[in-house]
Amino acid sequence: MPELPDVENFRRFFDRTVLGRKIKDVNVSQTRLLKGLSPNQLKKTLGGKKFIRTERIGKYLLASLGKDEWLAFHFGMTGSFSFESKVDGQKNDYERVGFYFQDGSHLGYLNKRMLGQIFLAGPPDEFRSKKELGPDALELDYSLFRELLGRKSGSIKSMLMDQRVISGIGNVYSDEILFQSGLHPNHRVEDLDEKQKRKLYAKMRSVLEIAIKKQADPGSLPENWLLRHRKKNQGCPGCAGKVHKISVGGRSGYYCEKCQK
DNA sequence: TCATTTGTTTCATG
DNA sequence: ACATGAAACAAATG
Repeated sequence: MPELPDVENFRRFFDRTVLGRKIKDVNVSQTRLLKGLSPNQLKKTLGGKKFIRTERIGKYLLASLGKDEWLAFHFGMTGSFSFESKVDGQKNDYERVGFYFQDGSHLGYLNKRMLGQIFLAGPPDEFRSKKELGPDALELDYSLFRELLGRKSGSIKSMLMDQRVISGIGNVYSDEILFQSGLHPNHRVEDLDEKQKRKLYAKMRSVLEIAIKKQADPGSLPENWLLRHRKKNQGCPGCAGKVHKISVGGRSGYYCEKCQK
């Protein structure tokens, strides 16, 4: 499920595969994913241009076409990219939008469940304010983090997942961050003391950074992470307790009743 | 058939 | 008015 670490890896993948290649054609097989413009408008806008550089804001990937034109990608829960240096044979069944380059290479935007979005956007700063996104989870420093927490109330898990407060964290990684911080998902933000806030911030950083390094591949993540045991009644990797499941903000959260208070 | 999965949006409640 | 919480929505799976 593409959260910050996944999207950061998509960004790096995009950088090393398609940057600088001239776009020849765009094939949209699922108009639904295109927001605010038609397939023809997209083709017209991109044709003959190149993606110059990328930026990531939270779970969004922005690719610059030069000037103030950017193409924005959101991956929903099943989105990803594929790339082939030359088009041969059949394409992936779940390719919803295909970008074809002059040199014969091809980038596929895949999305099994079609909950993603592709649309044109302005520069990153404008984009951020339009979408009302909070600072990226890896961009903010501790003093800002503390300030943001100070303005909030309610369950800590909901707050971590609120993209208007901090952008980039979703259901899975919020569980992991809370597990490593020893905090119960329903722990109230207003009840956190200074020490807990510091730990939470440190764990937020380290969990996301390590996950990025491991290509956000669950199988490559440390065995002692909750993520590897994120299932009801599994044994907790930190103690003899069991993993519990609860609903927080409409999402299924997993936690260890013993380790997390 | 329907509960479950996700992030985001929308509506209701406090 | 505001913020928090709950429900709805998209699509597909088992």
